[in-house]
Amino acid sequence: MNRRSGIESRKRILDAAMQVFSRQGFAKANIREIAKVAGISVGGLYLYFKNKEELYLSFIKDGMNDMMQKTEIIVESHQSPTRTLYDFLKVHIDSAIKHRELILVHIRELGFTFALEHKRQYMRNQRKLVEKIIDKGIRTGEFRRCNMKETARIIMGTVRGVMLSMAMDKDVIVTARRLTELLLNGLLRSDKQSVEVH
Amino acid sequence: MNRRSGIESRKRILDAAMQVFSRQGFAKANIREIAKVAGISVGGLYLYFKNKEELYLSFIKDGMNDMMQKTEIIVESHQSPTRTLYDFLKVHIDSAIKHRELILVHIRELGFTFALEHKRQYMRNQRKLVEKIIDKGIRTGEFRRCNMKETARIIMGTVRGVMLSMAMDKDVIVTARRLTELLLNGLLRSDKQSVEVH
Amino acid sequence: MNRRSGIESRKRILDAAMQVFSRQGFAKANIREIAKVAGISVGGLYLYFKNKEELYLSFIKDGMNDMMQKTEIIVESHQSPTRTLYDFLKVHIDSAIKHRELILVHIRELGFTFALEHKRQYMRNQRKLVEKIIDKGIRTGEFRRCNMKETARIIMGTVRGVMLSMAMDKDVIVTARRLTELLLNGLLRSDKQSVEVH
Amino acid sequence: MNRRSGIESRKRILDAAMQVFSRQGFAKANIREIAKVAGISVGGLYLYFKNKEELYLSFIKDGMNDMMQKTEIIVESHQSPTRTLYDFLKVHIDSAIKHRELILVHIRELGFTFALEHKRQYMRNQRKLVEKIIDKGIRTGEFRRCNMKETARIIMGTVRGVMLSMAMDKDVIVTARRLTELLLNGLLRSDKQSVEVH
DNA sequence: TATGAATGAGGGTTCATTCAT
DNA sequence: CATGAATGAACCCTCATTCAT
Repeated sequence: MNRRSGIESRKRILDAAMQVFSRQGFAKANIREIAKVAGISVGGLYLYFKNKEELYLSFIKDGMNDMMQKTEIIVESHQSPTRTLYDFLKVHIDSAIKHRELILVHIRELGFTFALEHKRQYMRNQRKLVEKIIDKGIRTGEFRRCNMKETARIIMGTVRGVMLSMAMDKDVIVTARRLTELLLNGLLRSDKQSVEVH
Repeated sequence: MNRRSGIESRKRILDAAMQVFSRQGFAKANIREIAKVAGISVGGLYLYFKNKEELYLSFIKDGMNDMMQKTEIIVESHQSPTRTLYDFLKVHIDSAIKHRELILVHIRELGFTFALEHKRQYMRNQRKLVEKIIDKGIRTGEFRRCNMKETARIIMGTVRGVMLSMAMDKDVIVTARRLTELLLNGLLRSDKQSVEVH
Repeated sequence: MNRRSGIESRKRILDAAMQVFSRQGFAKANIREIAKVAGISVGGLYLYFKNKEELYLSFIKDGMNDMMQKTEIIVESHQSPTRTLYDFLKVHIDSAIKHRELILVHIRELGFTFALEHKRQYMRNQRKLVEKIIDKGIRTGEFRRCNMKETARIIMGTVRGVMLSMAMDKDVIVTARRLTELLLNGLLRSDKQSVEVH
Repeated sequence: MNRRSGIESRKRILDAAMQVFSRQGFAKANIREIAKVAGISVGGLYLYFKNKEELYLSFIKDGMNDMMQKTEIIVESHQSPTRTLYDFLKVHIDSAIKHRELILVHIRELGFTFALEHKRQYMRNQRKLVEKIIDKGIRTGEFRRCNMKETARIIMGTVRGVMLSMAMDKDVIVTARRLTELLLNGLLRSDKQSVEVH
């Protein structure tokens, strides 16, 4: 009954969807419930999103685009590789805290066929950003030489795993600082380093 | 009416379940399909598992127990902390390659209420094993001092994230060696290390 | 998508339910059939009743409440005990003729766990009404002295049994008049009465 | 495994069936459970009864035949009509106490298509016996004149209703004596009798 | 724009019955 | 005679989607 602008309704639906999807996962999430949480009728919801999939994709993409933008700005900024890495990690950690629910949805619906390629593309792009950071670090002499591609993969894996742990368990908090320090310094005492595993 | 031993039928069902659950997730997975893949009738499946949840839990728990056993043996072996860490990481990496599907299910259904506590317990236990490794490393003087708890969390996050990346995308392969090296040596050149992030 | 008012749909479903439940009993009755008879879809039915049990209870309770109301009015009216008894019996006989199906359901599902207490309560209340009638009859001197409680039980048993016979077999018709006469006068010739069974 | 005579197995199954059918009704009763209670395998049960219906009918018929025999003997005995009526009622009351469960099954499955005709026939036969009693009573001058057919119906209704009440609620006990007295003497004081309802 | 009653395919689960052993 | 694993139709119920209002 309440007349609202289309934009506002859309936003309310997306918010509701995030809430419900993250609590229940895609398959168990219920359009009726999303509509109720959004304070709109079922039919009304379908005016804004043509189906459940589209609704799901909408905010998944929103989240990924937002993150892409933020991280690109960081990597393109002209700061030391060390600092850039820290900022890169921090933006992820912060997002894990702020958007716990979104993270959970992302991960729960990994195999979601129609979003899978989107997500892989996103991961590939993020990895490339990390490679850029490492590349610069090596070129400026700050970082040791290493297999850039694989290292970037490991770092992205770490980011994803840490975000996941934090999203899963509210009590788990990892600071960007500590994460950066581990990735920069490693576990070994410096006088013992460069020992290769045999 | 195909006669098979009970044990064999059970195993076939578990295999089928893993396949289907990992492809579709718990909610979307379909008992009829699992039965068909297992080459058994729907009713036959219910002879071995009293419902979908139990079927799901059966192999989730199996996987976790198996991993717990393997990792405990590694940590209890009397090897250098460095070597122990490598072995610990390797057993996870290997499992990610060998049991891609299982990993996917594990992670996709993180929020699964009735298995949640089991999974948290499992993660806690694994983290404790990592703490043990770090503790020993610090005491033997091989590792630098650090916040054991948080470092263990980060390492477990890394493990989880890397496994996830590998499970999601067949082309992503991270070697245990490279992973260990990064965690031990860090990114920085040794003469630049111990720089704290400010 | 046939548009009907909610009230009408509800009523149609209740009618259909009565028909099907009385023909098949609760357990064998089939929701799909009820829906079809009601001229509504299965899902539509569940818009009005949250499950089979609730649907069943709905009209069972309706019927009992209706009868309670009618009989209470009769017993509270200030008529002679003889007349009151007649009216009380008549309302039951009439209902057995008018609502054969309902009676059948009532009686067939006697042991129905979740309605059992309701039904017992109903029977207890009806019995109390009969006791009231007898009590008044004895006090006014119209009725002979007797064990009120047990006599009330027998009368209620008679009512139930007669209703049941009529519901089961259309050809069986018992008039309220004859029933009352038997209960008032007994079988014996009056000059032979008060013979106790030894 | 236990070798038993076929007769004994049959009996055990019938006993188990009575137990389970009376607790659950025909539709909800479970062949597996009946077999378990009988201490026989599912397949074994099917050696004795070709299906669920036949098993159900078997003991229903047994019960009815038994009752027919007993009541016929009573009616054919050369006792006073009053005494015969008392004996007739008593055998029913006793059976209601002894075979509560059987009574419940009888009634719950009233509409059971393939047993319905059997049951009607049984009721008709019982009614005829009552008519015989009344007829003799009138001829000997003990009973007042009345519509024999309808009175017999009412009496059978009473019997059924009282049995039903007792089967439903263990605490309800009606004695054959009181029941007979009411049916013989009625409620009215003898000096007020033969008042017709107008 | 907005509503919410209605649809119906499809899901998890049960269970009478069969039959190889 | 006896077993019990296996079958598969049929059950209750859910929910994404539609559409008359």
